[in-house]
Amino acid sequence: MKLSQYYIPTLKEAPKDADIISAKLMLRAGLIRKTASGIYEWLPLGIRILKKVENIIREELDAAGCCEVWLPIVQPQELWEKSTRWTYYGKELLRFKDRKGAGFCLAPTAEEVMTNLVMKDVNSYKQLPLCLYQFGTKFRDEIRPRFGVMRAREFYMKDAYSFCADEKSAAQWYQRLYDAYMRIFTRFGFKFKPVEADTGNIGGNFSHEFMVLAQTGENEISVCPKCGYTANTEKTEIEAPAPANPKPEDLLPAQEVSTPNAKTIDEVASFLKQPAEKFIKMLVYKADGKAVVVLMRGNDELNEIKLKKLLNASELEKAEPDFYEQTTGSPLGFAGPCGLKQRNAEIKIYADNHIKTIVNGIAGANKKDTHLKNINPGRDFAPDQYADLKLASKGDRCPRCSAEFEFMRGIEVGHTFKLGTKYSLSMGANFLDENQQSKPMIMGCYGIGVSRVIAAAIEQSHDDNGIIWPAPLSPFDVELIALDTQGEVKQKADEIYNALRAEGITVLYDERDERPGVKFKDADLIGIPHRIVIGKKLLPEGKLEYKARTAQKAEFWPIEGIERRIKEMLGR
RNA sequence: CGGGGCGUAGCGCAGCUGGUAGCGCGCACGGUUCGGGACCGUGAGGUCGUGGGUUCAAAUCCCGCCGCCCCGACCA
Repeated sequence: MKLSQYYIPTLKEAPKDADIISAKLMLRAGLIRKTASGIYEWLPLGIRILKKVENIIREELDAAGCCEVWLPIVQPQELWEKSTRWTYYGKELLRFKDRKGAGFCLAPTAEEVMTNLVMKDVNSYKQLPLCLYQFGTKFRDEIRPRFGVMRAREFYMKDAYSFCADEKSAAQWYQRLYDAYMRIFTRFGFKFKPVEADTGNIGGNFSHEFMVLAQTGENEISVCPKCGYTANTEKTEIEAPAPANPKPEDLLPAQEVSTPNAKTIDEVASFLKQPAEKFIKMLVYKADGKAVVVLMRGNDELNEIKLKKLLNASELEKAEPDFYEQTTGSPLGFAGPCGLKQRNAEIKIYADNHIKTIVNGIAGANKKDTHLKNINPGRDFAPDQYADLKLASKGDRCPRCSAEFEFMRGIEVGHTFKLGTKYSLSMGANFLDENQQSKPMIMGCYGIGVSRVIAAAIEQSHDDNGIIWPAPLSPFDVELIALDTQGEVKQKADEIYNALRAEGITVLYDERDERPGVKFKDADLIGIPHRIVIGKKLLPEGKLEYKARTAQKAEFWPIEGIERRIKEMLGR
């Protein structure tokens, strides 16, 4: 491709709303432009990379036995009501009406439509298993889009769905897609880790996220260095700590202390000069409309996902001040577990396992400006249930082998789910087995954020001058720069351009009437891994300059046979 | 949705103690240059986000709205 005829508007400066390095570089290198918050235009160079990513995914999925389809992005309300997600998906689902007043949404994912498609044509176990996938635009009306295409509202995704007749086959297909994902992300040249994850809005009972390791990742990952258990920190299980087990004579009598205007743990802790881990923090939640009280150690954070799971609640939200005061009978900031059951017999109290480590702790006294000290679990209050409710953090240990967790950050580029029969039951996707029994199909679903893959690749591979594409994702194999726009240099460069292309090598040929510096800067910014320069310094010797994007210095290569040498280097 | 910040040329920004707009980059033309974002000259390009108010006069002061960004809440 001749650069003078191509559309790659590069920028010297990134727009100020670009918030992370990949977004800045994608804008500057002319891959994308921003249309609106979380919505982007993709330019020719961006599309080329998108296609590279798409093709690698397609090759691996086809090899794994999946079939490509193409589903609508505008989806009828009716189908979403069948699966009940019209009610439960929330505000991220962009809904609208057509001219006749019929309800539709923009697809944030496609379980409903895909299940509906398959159930129309599949009636027999003989037609299963089946795994269909598509590439397509998804829309999720995110509260706060950010990080360029990383968390966009409109994005490009590959989504695959497996349909099986029994658990064994479903597990095999899950593994098959998992393996395909491992190959795909390896081919992208990523440093990544599959981690156990929460199933969120999609549902189901088991899932893995594929995380590209990067400082700027939105997700925290917990890794057990000993047994290899790896999970998204928001779902990481942790070992219960040893309970304190104090002698009876160590337990001091409970005592009220005045703590004027000190509401938060930090305020009370510094007022009483006591460490935060001696405090019993009381949180009030509304689980499907019912009040629930959670006790956490003062310095620990509640993992709401764990709570939601423990309660088997479909909706969980933190109580508003009014509801909090009504439930606890205490002013905001001074509620504590002591006597709570006497005041509100209905209320269920859940406590994190770490509460058991507290001896002579401090809790709210349910009176304004007052706390209680020397509070002990068992003696002064009794939770209905102890459980693992803490968000994993430094110092926590692996539940499998007791080793201390390590933490790192990652970008979620893929997610696999074992859905079970969640959608087949609600939508009625049944088949007849060999015993004439009607059974629900067992499903799995598997996503890869194609546009996010590109941002992740850049986060993982760039330098001060620009992007450094992993070869498999590079928009072109080679960048060729002619330093003159006419004469021998230009003529030779044209010849090399044609020779390379004749060998099936894709070339971005910079023959613009620009100064050398401009071409070099743009080449570094765009980040094609191999660069060839033809100039009048080396031409008389029959040589050209070769430089790998990652190399410090250039090499001088003979022009003769350059196309074969490049081809060899590319491993073709 | 809560807290904070910002909307002035394609991009980055100045002007904001009121007097109808400027800088750098980019763009066009001419010339000199030509191996790491050249230089000189000449130009084109702006209803100063938007609606209202105050005033002889508003980019500038006041109010509403919209948009964008950050922190939080939320989230595949």
